[in-house]
Amino acid sequence: MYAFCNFVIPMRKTHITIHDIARELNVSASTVSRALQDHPRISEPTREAVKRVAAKYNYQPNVVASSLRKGSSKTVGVIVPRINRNFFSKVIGGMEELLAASGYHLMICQTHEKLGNEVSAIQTLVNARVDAVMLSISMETFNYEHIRSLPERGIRLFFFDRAAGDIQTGSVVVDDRLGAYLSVLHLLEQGYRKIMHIAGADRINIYKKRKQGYLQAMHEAGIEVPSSWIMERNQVQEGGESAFSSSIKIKPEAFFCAGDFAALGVMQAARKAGLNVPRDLGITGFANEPFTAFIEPSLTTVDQRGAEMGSMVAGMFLKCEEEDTTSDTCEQKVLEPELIIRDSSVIHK
Amino acid sequence: MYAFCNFVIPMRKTHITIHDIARELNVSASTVSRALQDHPRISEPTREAVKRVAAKYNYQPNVVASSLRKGSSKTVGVIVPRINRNFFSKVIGGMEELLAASGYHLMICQTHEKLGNEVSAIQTLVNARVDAVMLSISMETFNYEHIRSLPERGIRLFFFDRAAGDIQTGSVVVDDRLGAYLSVLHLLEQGYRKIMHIAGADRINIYKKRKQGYLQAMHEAGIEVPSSWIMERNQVQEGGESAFSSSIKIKPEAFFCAGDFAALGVMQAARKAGLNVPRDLGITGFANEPFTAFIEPSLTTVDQRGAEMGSMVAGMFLKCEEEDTTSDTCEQKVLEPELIIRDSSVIHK
DNA sequence: AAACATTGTGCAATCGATTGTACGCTTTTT
DNA sequence: AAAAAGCGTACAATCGATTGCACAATGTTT
Repeated sequence: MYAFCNFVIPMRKTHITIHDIARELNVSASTVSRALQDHPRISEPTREAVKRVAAKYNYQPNVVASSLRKGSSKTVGVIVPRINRNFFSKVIGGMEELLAASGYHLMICQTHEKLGNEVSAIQTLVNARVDAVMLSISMETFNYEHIRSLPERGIRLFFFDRAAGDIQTGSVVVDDRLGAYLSVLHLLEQGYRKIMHIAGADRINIYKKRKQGYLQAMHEAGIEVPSSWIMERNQVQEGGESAFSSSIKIKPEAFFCAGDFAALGVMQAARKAGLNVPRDLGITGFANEPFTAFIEPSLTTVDQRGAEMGSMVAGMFLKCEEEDTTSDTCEQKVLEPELIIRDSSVIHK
Repeated sequence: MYAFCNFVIPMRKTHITIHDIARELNVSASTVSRALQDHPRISEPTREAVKRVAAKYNYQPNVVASSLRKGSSKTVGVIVPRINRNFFSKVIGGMEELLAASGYHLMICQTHEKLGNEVSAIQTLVNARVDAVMLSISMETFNYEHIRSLPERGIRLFFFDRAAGDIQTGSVVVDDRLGAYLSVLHLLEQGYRKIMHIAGADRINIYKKRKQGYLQAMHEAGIEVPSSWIMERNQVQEGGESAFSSSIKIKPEAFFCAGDFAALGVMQAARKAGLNVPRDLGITGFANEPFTAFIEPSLTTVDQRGAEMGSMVAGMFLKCEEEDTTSDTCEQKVLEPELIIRDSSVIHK
């Protein structure tokens, strides 16, 4: 057994612990622990000696042990539909910036819009004893039992962008209705009247809100919207293409799309059909995906201010930590989206 | 103090532990632990009783405690320059798929190409006692001390896409030289001769390889490449624009760009200058960012097979875990990139 | 000078799960 | 029938850091 150990030790070199430091200085481990935390009852010489030895061996505290004892892991779980959506990676960036500065790290999970993945991600994060979960619910999520289990277990919960309506907790969302309203208002100002809407699934709150904004703007402009002007499609390229082709006989003047990818689909289908965008057809999207700036013509869209959203959610959490309050006392904030006007909707005279 | 506790207890409801289960069944905690792990020495009735009670209370093992005892956290750290680059999010997706199936979770850190962030990310992951670190080094990383500390502490290390050349460990990279070679070969086949290269910083390995591939293809075609044909630029839009404008008097026939964003810059500048792409100027990029398929004309580029890369790295790690070997015994795999031919480089006759 | 306050440190319990060893009981072997 | 083997469970130590309490040594008050 000893001989075997000789092979194992060099490969799994053990980390330095406070006990190693304590032994070297002939003090107790508790003194080392306190010295490293600048506890006032530790004398200046001892504190310095401890820190010197710790630095010498590049001591790294074992956060696993510390988490276990303190019941806090200094880790925050983030659950997003997918990280490669520009908006979500912006949000994560915003969170990371604030949280890293306060010594927290992020554990990021993707649901790919599947409820099953969301449930298991929450389980994972509970097991890891994260201090909080930042969640943007998946499109399949209509049952909230798994989400409710978080506050029940003392884990703070915050929603961003997509909230589960009836759970009372801190959240930051963007005013989707307003974003849609501004976008459609802009199309109206450009002279487009027969504006159709490629909507997302109505059971998804954000899409419902976008539709409401569309209807409000049209209503205020005194335009009656027949139900055929609203087409529910998956917010992907094919959705836009299919919507365009089934709308041809209505001869729409513009499209307000609930997502950038659908808008892209419309644009490509329209150009293939020989239409000039924006002259023959105005198009606006939603989300400000990076490609919207690069395509020809560039796409008017709505920015959801992901980075700010991320840092606001992180800020809420840090405030809770500081004041030792639960997340259900936090506010529900609503950010104003920003309309980015580009070429796909502006008629040059 | 007691009164205060009354307020605190309902908010921080304690998690169920094996001791709670043990008490309810009048067995010891070790029996519960073994029963849950299907240890053969636990009798069938006991095992079932334990599992029933565990399910009743929705018991979730505390992985923090388990990690501390077992010295393994079932967590893998991933360090990437930025998660919103399509390639990296694909890699992460590929890793996640395999690792989640084996019960591992991911801790994702971004360096934003800064060495300082890389150092602190590694520190974070060491503290969290991750079982392995998957690393794609930042552009600023030329000192590898912080990276070497990982295997020294018994943490497995794997590189993907960008490896630190002199560290012996498992890695999966794409053959950048070959990708560049194929891309330039394709331009040559299309009849372009005066092909310029917008290179990345030469001290970055991937960019150096891409330049080598370019030179090899040109050389084999018998074309002498004056140094003015190679322009080193940041691989962003502005880099491409600036390269284009300073190349005008050379009258290039095509550009092979080391990145998609630089290619985009070239394309936009060229069109602004009244050139037709691909007729007057062929353009190819590198990375297969999603926007490359949407722009007009669509951009020929090289796909780095991120998802496969991610799952290969994850597979290497799982194999190490299974066989209990260190990561320095693993192979250095090289993936063949795929040339995606689109409109920006194909001259229709 | 006795009583008290302050300072610096160590002891030991704790967080929750894991695991080597021991022990009592039953079954099998000789 | 005695010895050996197998089974099922409990005990206690362990992972590393934290923290309430105890206690000795020193300083301050009356």
